[in-house]
Amino acid sequence: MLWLYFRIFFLRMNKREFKDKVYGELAKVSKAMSNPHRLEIIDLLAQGPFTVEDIASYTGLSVANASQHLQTLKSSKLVKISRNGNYINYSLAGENVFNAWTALRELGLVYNAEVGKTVNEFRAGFGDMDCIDADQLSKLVEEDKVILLDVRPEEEYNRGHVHRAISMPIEQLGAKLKNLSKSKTIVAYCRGPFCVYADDAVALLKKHGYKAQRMKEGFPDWALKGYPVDQ
Amino acid sequence: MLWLYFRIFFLRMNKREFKDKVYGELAKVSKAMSNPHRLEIIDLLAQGPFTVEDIASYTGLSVANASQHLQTLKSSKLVKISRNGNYINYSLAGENVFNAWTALRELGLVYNAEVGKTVNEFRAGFGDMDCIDADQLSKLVEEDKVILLDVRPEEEYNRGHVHRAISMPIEQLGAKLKNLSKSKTIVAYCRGPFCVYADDAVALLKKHGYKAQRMKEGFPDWALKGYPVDQ
DNA sequence: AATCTATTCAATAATTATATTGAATAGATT
DNA sequence: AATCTATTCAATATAATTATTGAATAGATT
Repeated sequence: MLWLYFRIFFLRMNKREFKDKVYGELAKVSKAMSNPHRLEIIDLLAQGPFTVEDIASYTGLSVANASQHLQTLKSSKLVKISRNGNYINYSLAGENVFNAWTALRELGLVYNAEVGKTVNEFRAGFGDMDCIDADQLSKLVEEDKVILLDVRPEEEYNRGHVHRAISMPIEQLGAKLKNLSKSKTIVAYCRGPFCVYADDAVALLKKHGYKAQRMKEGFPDWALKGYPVDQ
Repeated sequence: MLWLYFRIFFLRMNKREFKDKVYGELAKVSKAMSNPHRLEIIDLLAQGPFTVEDIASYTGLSVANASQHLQTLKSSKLVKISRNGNYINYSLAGENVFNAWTALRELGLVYNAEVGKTVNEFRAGFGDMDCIDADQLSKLVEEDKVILLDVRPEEEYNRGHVHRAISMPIEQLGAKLKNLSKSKTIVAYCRGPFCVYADDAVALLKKHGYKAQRMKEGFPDWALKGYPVDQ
């Protein structure tokens, strides 16, 4: 025991100790992300701050369980909190968290056959679901060739949205449908590639005779790529 | 049980099932990375293929244990194998693996105080260790203002190295030192920010009166950034 | 065909992660 | 000051991860 303190205080760190420490700390960060529910929470928080209650309800977790997962994320510095009245708002600790999540997501989509297969199967359940990626869409937006719908809750739209997009929360789309012109293709986007709001929107639009597509990615991906954002 | 099969085969996947599956698969990928030894292995394999034996010896693991970790990485499609005589060579499954590792590394370095602190403390043990990052270095290389030393094993240099760099494996540096001019600053680089070859090189060079720095990142980071590469 | 050897497997014990439950807490609101 | 409530904590049982050991295997080499 004394010897340990001696090493720590008086000897310089040796190479193996250094590597064990560094890779060990990074593994802790990775471990904090290595849970389905926590990944879903990170993906949600990419939209902005949410309360524990909202997070629990969106992810289908009990409040206590959501809270515990949030504690795990917080102690790894992946999320931060701010209080608002009785509520505590959780949000991502910074841009690097979303970057790491995106890198993991792409890794899964490219090398893990299950992920791609699951997404395709799910989309197939909606009939022929046309997707357009952010890069292609950015050109169409520039040329004003599409109507863009942000089908996330209005609060998220207000925090920032794709240039020229209209706020059309999915639960209002049915009622407001008649105001939409059929002259242009409609592109809906939402929180991310695993968010189903845009799928629901496209299905509804197609049912009413519109030409509709969804953006493959979500708003945070669009913003990260540096494409024009309003608000 | 029968009901389960019914759901799987005849009903389309519901939203919760879809999300559970997607985030679950991605969490598996993340879990495969969430171990200190496996992160070190990924970091090593970013240089190219290595045998189980070499990986075990470099990381200080038993062969059986290294093999098990490699199986974990392989079954998550993070690494692939190719046979060479009696040996099996492991290498990264593709560029996205390195991207994800880099994103995690940056995440740790920025938000986890322990990681940065450990690196700084370790470097401090070498005296005043000057670091230069790839972006700054790229300009100096372009203007031919530095002597660049690749202090990794020669085999790795041969697979690809920074434009204009000289191969100078760390264990040969002492003997070949006298051939190096003192007219320019010497910059050493190695496998990555947690590799100590470049630190050893800089320490040795400074001891002999050279002006020396290490590149903060490693060769794979240089290449990923699109800076000039030879071979 | 027999041998050799790098790698993998299987079994084990010890450690760590997880969801659930119900109680505790902190800090607004009244 | 008392009450209220969103959030956290603590305890628990179950499940998953890990390093070690020694045996098994696959596929080169002889």
